[in-house]
Order: sequence, then structure tokens, then C-alpha cells
Amino acid sequence: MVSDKGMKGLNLGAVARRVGLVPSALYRHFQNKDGMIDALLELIESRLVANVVAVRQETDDPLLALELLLRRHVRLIRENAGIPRIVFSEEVYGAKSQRKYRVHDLLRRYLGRVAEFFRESQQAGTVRTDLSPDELSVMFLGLVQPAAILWHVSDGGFDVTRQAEKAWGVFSEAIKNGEDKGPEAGRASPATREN
Amino acid sequence: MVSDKGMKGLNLGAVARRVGLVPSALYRHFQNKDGMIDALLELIESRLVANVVAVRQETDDPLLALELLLRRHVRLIRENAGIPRIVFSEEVYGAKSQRKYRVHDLLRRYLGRVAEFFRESQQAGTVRTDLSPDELSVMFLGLVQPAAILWHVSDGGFDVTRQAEKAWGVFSEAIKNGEDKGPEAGRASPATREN
Amino acid sequence: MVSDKGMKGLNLGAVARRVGLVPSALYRHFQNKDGMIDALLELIESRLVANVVAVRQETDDPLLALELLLRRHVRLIRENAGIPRIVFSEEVYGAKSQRKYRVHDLLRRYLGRVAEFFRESQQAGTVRTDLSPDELSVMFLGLVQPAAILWHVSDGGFDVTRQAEKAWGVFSEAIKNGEDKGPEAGRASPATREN
Amino acid sequence: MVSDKGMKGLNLGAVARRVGLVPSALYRHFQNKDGMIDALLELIESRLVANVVAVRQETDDPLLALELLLRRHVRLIRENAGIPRIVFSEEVYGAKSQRKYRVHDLLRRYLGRVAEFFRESQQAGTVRTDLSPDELSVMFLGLVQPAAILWHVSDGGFDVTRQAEKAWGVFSEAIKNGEDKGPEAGRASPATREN
DNA sequence: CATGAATGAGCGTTCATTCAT
DNA sequence: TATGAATGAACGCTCATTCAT
Repeated sequence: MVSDKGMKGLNLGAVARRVGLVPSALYRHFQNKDGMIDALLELIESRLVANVVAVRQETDDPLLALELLLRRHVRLIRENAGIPRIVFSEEVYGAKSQRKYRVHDLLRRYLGRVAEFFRESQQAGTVRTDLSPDELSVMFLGLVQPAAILWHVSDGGFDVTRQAEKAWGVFSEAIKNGEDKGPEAGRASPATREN
Repeated sequence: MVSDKGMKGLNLGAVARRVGLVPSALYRHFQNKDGMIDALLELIESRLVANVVAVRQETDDPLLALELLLRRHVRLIRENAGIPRIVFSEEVYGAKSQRKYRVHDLLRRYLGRVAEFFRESQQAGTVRTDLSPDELSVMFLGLVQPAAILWHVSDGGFDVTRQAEKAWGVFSEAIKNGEDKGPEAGRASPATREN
Repeated sequence: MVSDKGMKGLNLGAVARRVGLVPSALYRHFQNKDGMIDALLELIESRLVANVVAVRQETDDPLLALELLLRRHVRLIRENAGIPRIVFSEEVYGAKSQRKYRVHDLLRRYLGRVAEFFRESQQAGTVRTDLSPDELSVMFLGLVQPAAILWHVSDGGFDVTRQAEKAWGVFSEAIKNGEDKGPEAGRASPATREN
Repeated sequence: MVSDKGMKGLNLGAVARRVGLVPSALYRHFQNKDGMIDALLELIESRLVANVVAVRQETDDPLLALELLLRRHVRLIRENAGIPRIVFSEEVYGAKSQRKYRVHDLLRRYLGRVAEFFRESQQAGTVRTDLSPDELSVMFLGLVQPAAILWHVSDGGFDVTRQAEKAWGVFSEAIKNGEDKGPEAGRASPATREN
């Protein structure tokens, strides 16, 4: 529903119709629309967490886990096209700061779990240590996000899976520990700290 | 306006008030709200294009140009926090397919210009050629996008500038042509089965 | 409940919560909301009648009984601030004529009992007879009613007790039988044309 | 409208229909429903004040002015049966304290003007001075208020005009300055200050 | 060109009421 | 008898849009 019509399709009437109810009946299950969206965010977070848990069980190699996670992430988005539309929608990403912080927390938590894999990899010596796990986790998210957007606006025409894997190839190569790139890798950019 | 209140703040009343008019008067300038948003998208595209043009004038080195472009992109978003909220809002990214394709075109055009730099770099031999310019351009967008989201949901607390530069550091290193990593870099991922 | 939130607080949900039930369970005890309000009105009437009965037992002097009744009336309102809000609420005083007549009857009955005291006083010769007991009973009600309203809108700041006693002082003096004011007292107003 | 259906009839739909508009069109003229009621209260206050001003012009005798005012008050209520239903409705008299204070002020202002007549009469020596003008003004209101309620619940069957004039007869006699009732008149009631 | 008035569709929400269990 | 789920009507309100002036 959200994947079709966007968050504007997430009105009580549409939701109710979808679940075979009448709008007012939704108030049996949620306090109000905000409650509905909160529940939705929780569901989404649980899906993300489930992916992390799953890949943990699939392998002990944290770098491989990340690759598997990326693939699962892509699949999650492909199969639930509504997810990014919810997370980045006005309703949640938008004005009301309380909800914005809710999304902030969700992202931080997910990224925290992703960062954990990087940390483990660094401790195992397979990933360079001049980048913090947090920074790496944000980059990880960047491997798929623009691709997901393109996939959406192209009505599925863009090959998000392939793009994500290409990006992972570049990224994983780049962060792998190697004796030759250690020294100058930290030179992220010609300075200009401005924030 | 959009940066404060989200796209819901982009109602004709608010816009009209902003420009010292009355809502109905806007219909002298735009056919309807869709027309307004189209104009907005055009404005945004012009800003993006302006950045491309600017960095073209600032340097002849396409890789350096990309770095400068990234920095400009970050600045553009930081100074016009409303831009991502418009581009990825429901109103444009959302339901009406016509508008979605409009955004698709905008992104493709921008990415096309970005890809141009990569193509030039590849022709100049400074960037590996096992990745297509198009793929590279999408990755390029991924260097900043998740950071921008975090910056927004953290109310400016996240250091998007620093993150983007770090990401560029990793990325630019990874794509630079080097004799040792050329051959196997194309090995994007250990498995390529679509899931 | 009603005293806090007004008749809008008198919704089935609130009532049910108050008595530890669920809204639908109330339908085991009342046919519908109207039935509830009817029961409420009956309860209120019983309170009013109880006051009349009580003062009857407290004294044989009908004029003193009225003074005591007035004091009880004030106390009843002060301790059950919801009563006037129910009696004069829209739900009962309002639209549905059936309910309006129900309130009409309640008031007539109460005023009838008040009038009885006046009739007895007149028969005992202590109250002038140029005013009918019915008229006197309505005046009696007027001794407290505006004060009660002021008490409510001033959040208890207005001294309804004192005002009622002052008014009773004036009123009781005025209606007491005296040789000098008997004859011309009936001259209600200098002109009787209806406007 | 309010006189027919009570404050529940004062919904935007009904009001709009009454003035030949559509509900949303009312928002051109009032900020919201609260604004509507505020405007209504102002209108009512202006009517009450107009009565005061009118009787001031009709006579210089403050006691006669009060009698005329009472008659005008009755007429106002008879011709605008909705007035008491608005002033004493839940919507205004009810929960929201801000509005309650608004009504409080309205009543205080009106009663203040009424008290002025009593004060003048006392200064002219025609009204006993052991009762404060404020107290007298509240009693004055009591001359008509219960009658008005009976008139309403009896669907106009009760003769509010006659009752008010009778009550005025009793009241005006009682408060007039006389040498015989001066001393004991202050004995409002056998004590019991309790508030 | 700009305005004020008005419109109609839609939305979130409340609430009395019904009904199967 | 009591409950939870559901309903339908109504309400206050917002907003894009139209139109006469």
C-alpha cells in the first residue's frame, strides 16, 4: 500500500480498507495514526534486526556477514518497497521532532549493529583501522541507498542488486587490510574541516 | 520552508504567504500545485547542474572535479536542507508516476553528468575501467546520501562533511587505477546469484 | 466526572471506566445513553426530594424549613457540582423534547414541594397571600441559581453560601406578612403591558 | 438554531447551512469553532450592554431603569431563546477553563453595570444600604433566571414575563429604603458563614 | 494581475451502539 | 452478565482549487 501510493496512501481509510475494516475500527488497535506509524517503525526495525541476527548465524566471518547483510538488505527493500518510503517519509522523517528522533534512533541502532561487524573485522585484522566502525557503517549504507532510490523511481527498472554488489566489491576491496595502502589511506581529503 | 516543516509545509497558503501573495494569486504563476513542484524540481536541477558547471571551470582534472563536486553537493544540501526533502518526498517521489519519472530523469541527468567525469578519468587512465561510469556515478551519490539523512535526523548533529570526505577518501582510492588491483577488482562479490 | 469535564465527560466510555466496566457492558444496565441520563435525573430528583423530606423532619415551621432547604440546596450543589451541569445541559435541557419535558416535570415536582411550604406558611398566616405559592417557589429558586452559576464560572471563588443567605434575608423579609405592606404589594410593576 | 437544537445544533455544518455556506467556508470568517463561540459571546454581551445603555437613556431614575432593564432582559431571552443555552452550555460554561473565565468576565461585567444602578439608588437614598450593590445585582439576575428556564422547558408555556414582574415587585419593595425595616434587614440569616 | 469568498474532497478522530463469544 | 471487536454517523478542520470582482 505504502509502496503504491506513498505515505499519502497511508491514511486511515486506506489502511482500514486494506485490512477489511472501517477507519474507526483501527482505533481498537492503535491509539491514533502516530501509534500506527510507530508500530510500523518498530516492525521495520525488527526486520532490520532480524537480518543482522540471521547473517550472524550464517557465518562467523564478519566481512562475509556484511556482504550477506547487504544482500538481505537489498532483498528486504525489493520485497517491501514501502520501507524506505516510510522511513524517509514526511510523516516520520518530517517535522515532528519526536518522530524524527525515533528514526534517528532506529538508524543509529541499525548502524551500530553494522559497525559491530566492522569492529570485529578490524580486531581480526581483516579491515583497515584508520576508519572508525561508525564511519564504515555509514558508508555501508551508502552502498545500497542511492541504488534503491533509482530502483524505485525507475519502477524496478534499475538493477539494485547488481549495483549493490558492484559497490560492495569496490568498498570491500578498499577497506581490506593491505600493507601497501595503510599509510596514505587516512588522507581522506585535502583537509577542510568545516562542520 | 520545506526544510522546517517538510513537504506538508509546502502548501499553497504557506508558499503564498512567503512570497507576499494570497493563495489564489499563485495560480497566475503556476497552473496548479503540480506545476509549482515541477518548477521547484527544475530549480533544484539547475542548482545541481550549476555545481557541475562550476567544478568544470575550477579544474581540468576530472577526479579532482568529482571531489569538488562532492563538497559542493554537501554544501548545497547543508544550506538547502529542503532539497532532499523535496526530491525524496511523497509528492514527487511518491504516487503519481508522471512525477516519479520526472525525478527519475532528474537523477539520471545529474548522474549522467557525474558519470561523464568518471568516463574522462577512465579515458585519462586514472580510474579503473572494470566499472562502468554509470555504476561509479551511483556509488558517488552513495558517498553522501546516507550521511545527509543522518545529518537531518540528528538535527545537524552528524558531521556530514567529514563523513563525505572520509567516504571519498576510501572510494577514490579504490577506483584509482593501480597495477596491483586492476585484474581482480572486477570480482565484485564472491557469489553473484540474484536473490 | 460531570463536574470536571461537563456533560462531554459523560460518555459511555468514561462512565464505564468509572464503574470498572467496559462501555458495552453498560447496556446490560441501561437501554441506552438516554436511559442512563434518565436514571441520573431520577437520582438527582431523589436527592432534591430527600432534602425536602429532611427539612420536614427538622422543623414544623414551614418558613424555617425553606431556609433550611435553601441551605441544603446550596450544599447539594456545592458538593455535587455536576448537578446543575446535568440538569441544564444540552443533553437534557436541550434538543429532544421528550427529555425536556422530563426536566420540566422534575422541576415542577420540586417546585411543587417548595410551594407546599409557602402554602402552609400562608395558611399559618406568616406569609403574605397576594403571591401564589407557585410564584413564590420560582422566586425561591432564583435565590440561589445565579449565585450557583457565578460560583461555577469563578471556579468556586464566588461565595454562593453567603449570597444565598443574603438573598434569603431579603426575600423572607419581603414575603412575611406585615400589616403595612399587604395591600399594595400585589402591584407587581407600574405597567403590565407585555412587550 | 441554538434555540432549537441546543449547542449540539451549533456544529459547523448546521451553522454553515444556516448562513447558506459550506462548513469549510466558515473558516474565512472565524479561526475555528472556538472563535465562533467567542464571537457569539461578544454578540451576546453587546446585546446585554445595549439594554443597559438603552434604559439609561430612557430614564434617570436608577430603580426604574432596573425595572426597565429586567423587562428588556426578559424580552431579549424570549426573542433569543438561544442566549441562555449558549451562555450556560457545556461548550462555554463547560470544561475549558479559558472559556469559562470568558463567561465569568461577561457575567461580571454585566452584573457590574447592574450594580451601578443599585449604587446610584443607594446614593440617592432610595435603596437600603445594608446590601452591597454586587449582592443586589446577583439577586436581580435571580429574578428572571429560573423563570427563563421554566419558560424554556415548558416550551414557552410558562409566563416568564409575569413571573419576572411579580418577582421584581417583591424584590423592589424589599430593597426600598424604609424607616421601619432598616435595623433588622441586615440580619440576612442566622449566621453560618461556611464557604 | 491580485484578492476574498467560497467550494468540495478528504482526513483524523470520537462515540453511541451492536453483536458474537 | 461481561467483553472485545467492529460499525456508522458525525464532527472539526485543512487544503487545493475556482471564480467574480
